[in-house]
Amino acid sequence: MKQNTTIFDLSKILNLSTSTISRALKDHPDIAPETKKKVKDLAKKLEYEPNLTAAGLRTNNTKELGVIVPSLSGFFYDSVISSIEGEARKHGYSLMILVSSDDVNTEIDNLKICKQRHVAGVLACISTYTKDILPFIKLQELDIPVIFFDKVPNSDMFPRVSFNDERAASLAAEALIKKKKKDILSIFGNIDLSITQRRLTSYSATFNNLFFSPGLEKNPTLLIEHSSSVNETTEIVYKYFSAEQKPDAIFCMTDEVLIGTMKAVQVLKLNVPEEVGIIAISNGLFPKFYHPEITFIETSGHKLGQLAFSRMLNYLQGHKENTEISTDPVVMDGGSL
Amino acid sequence: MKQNTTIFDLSKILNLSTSTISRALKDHPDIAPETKKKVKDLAKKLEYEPNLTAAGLRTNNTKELGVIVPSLSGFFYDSVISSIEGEARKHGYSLMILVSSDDVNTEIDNLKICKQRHVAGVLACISTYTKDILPFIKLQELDIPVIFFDKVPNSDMFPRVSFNDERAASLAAEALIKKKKKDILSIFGNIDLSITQRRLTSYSATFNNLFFSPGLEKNPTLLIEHSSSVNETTEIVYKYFSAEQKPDAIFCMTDEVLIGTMKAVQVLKLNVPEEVGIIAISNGLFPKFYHPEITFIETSGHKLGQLAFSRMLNYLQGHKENTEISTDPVVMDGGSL
DNA sequence: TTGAAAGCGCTAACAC
DNA sequence: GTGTTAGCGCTTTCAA
Repeated sequence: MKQNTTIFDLSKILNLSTSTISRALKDHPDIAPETKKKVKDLAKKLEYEPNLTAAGLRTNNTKELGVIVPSLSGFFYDSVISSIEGEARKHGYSLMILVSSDDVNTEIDNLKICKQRHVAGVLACISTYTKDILPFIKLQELDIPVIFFDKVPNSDMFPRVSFNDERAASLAAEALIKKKKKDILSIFGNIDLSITQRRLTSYSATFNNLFFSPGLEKNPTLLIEHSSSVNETTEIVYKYFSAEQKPDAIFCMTDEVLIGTMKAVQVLKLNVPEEVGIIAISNGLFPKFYHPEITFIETSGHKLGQLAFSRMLNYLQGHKENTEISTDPVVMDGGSL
Repeated sequence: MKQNTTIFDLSKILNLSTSTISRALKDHPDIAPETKKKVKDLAKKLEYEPNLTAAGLRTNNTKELGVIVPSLSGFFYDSVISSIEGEARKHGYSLMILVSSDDVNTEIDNLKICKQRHVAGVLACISTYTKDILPFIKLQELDIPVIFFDKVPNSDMFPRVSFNDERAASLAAEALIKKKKKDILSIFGNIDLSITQRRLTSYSATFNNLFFSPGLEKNPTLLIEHSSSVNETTEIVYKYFSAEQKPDAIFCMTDEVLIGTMKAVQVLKLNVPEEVGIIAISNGLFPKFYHPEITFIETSGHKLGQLAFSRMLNYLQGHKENTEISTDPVVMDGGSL
């Protein structure tokens, strides 16, 4: 086995001290230009690469970020991570990915791993069941900053980056009203999740506020349902479309709901948007897989990731601001409404 | 800022040497049971966690694996990584994720990062354009084992884990023949990719071999097409179904092709499987999103990840075998053929 | 402009 | 069964 070249190897060959080598490689102003050149040339020749483990131990800066997500599969976190990775790379940070499987204990284990590895910071999306954020606070106390993204706890001790769920739901409601939809099957996710509650509240409120608009002849009827799986959603749609009075639009709170809805739409051979209008809140991947493409309110994982990393960078540079910032969603017209 | 507890802190409090502490925490047989208990209790009380950076430097075992993928988004690598992460976690390894963006230079950068961080091993899926594997060989020479998965180079210097593409394509062909399909629109991916060539060759060969089977009255006609995007696929399907003689089955070489196909199927309002049978090679997520669910040949990212990690573990334990192992695909019946 | 020396936290060979 | 000591590769203070 070939040995890794170290700073010590370079120092011996050039008859210089290790400190000079170290400084030369880092373009320290004290070092003579010729020395720098000599050192760098040899380093390149011997394919020297710094040992970041050693540097990390010495400087207590591992240049590594822990990223904790409830899951990887599922067309959302992959896009967030992808975006964080790209930004992190530009700034010399690497990403350690830790999956919590939406489990509180695994989440705590993951924080332990972050502590053991002395990561420079943690970007975390909490599990559905996380109530106690003390483990995160403890990490913060050890000078490991934590930035929350997507699912964030209700605490002003951390920077948080999330979607403006209220605005997303409200935009969907406005779009439905504008299209004069009258019987709107509105399928939300699990009612126990705070995201569902926020979206539902805002969605309903928007309809209520616009009920009395002079332009509307008849008030829309909202048929509110909740679904926790693709197949459950399909069944719900079947039920409403076997009734006398069929809905003229369907609102899908998530991608999962959208998929279940479209499965039913295909079986029932409904014409979109003529017979039924469809609108969803989505990361944007799935809406492109149907024809016509689905009109959706974009909650972009890519943007969220960028924002999360930029806040991390600010924090690491001493600019600590424990606020929650929400990205504003945009309506993407696909022709399905 | 609170300080991290170290082995030194524990040693001072208990009036023991750091080596005793270290050994006690590791359940070294030399240490007296009472001592162990004392040490462990205090460690727990002070929330001691070992500094893996320091340990890694000392032992030259970082317990961290580099995972290099061409991309994260796209319903495949997420499942592989998810599976590797789960296995790695069980064995005390963490994952550093490096995205190559299917770019050769970024891939080389990623290998450099792996070297700098002294990862214990690298699991890599090469980019579409990777021809030169010298950078991987150099890493291997530094005693950092490399395991290739999915897209693997043609070299017997490394352990490789891949899908049995020939078998997958052959299984699809057999299924089509068994259903007595006569005009089969067969949509493959980019012909420049070796995966396409392997699948196409095997697919065609299977038909040729079975052409002369006594049970077949009429030889099937294969309409071979290539597509590089969802929309291109949709156009191809439109074209064939606007002709006089319409295909009675469609074979989709990838998930992307399947999505494009199903978009067209929806617009044309084709009855599946009555008017047209569908079969795909897929990771298994998308087939579930249609009704009827799509019959597919499963090339499971989950299985691939498990196998890749287990080979890494073997390698790290000294069991070095530079063979290519292919996972055998399975037919998953969805009712679409 | 360069060098000497200490030390980050841990492990392990060797000594007792 | 426990302690002493050296050292992994790097950075950084202090001295020259």
